[in-house]
Amino acid sequence: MPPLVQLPTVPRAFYNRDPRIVGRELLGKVLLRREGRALLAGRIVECEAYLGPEDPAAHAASGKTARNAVLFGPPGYAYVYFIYGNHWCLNVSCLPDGTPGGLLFRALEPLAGIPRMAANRHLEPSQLRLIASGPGRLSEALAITRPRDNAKDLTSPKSDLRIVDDGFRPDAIRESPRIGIRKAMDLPLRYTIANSPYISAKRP
DNA sequence: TTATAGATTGCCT
DNA sequence: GGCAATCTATAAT
Repeated sequence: MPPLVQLPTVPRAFYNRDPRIVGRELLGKVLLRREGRALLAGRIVECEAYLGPEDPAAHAASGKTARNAVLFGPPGYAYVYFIYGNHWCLNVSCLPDGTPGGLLFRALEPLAGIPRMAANRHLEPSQLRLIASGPGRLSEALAITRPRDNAKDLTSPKSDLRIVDDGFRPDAIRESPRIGIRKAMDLPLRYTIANSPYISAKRP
């Protein structure tokens, strides 16, 4: 297996599709972060699709604003927002320019840079499943913020935040209702790798 | 201009 | 299981 940094970056065309397709196929891919000379990485084990006007739970549902503009732009870009006065959440835009949609990254299986990620989370490196099992935790582990990362191109091999494919394919994928929303709670748009111990704790 | 809900987390009982 | 923390976007006055 070549080093993580030499793996192929997932191309823009991958994201130029319905988030419900992209979400399923994103499971197992590797999110890479360069922090100075350090390399941080984790395998995507949980994500959620957010659609357009037909999805009342989506930020894009109420129209384009300065905050959510990335969701309306071309596919493959980072949409980062702040929630509950405490946490940053990372999404990737999907569908062509002008059509809103995206995926929320909810949990990673830590792969590389574990001591650094644990330090970012004020944890011991042994507390593996607390490092990135939740959207706020994931962002804190990778030091993701809106000022630093919003609108960043996740498909550029030179980007300090990107997604690569190491060939791993999950044995089984689970679809379930999305977490933490008050609207459209019945839609099964949450995707997890079945039996992964690294998904966020609420509900299997 | 003020109010409130929110794609969460961690600490309390 | 309950709830405070703490900021922002948007809705309501």
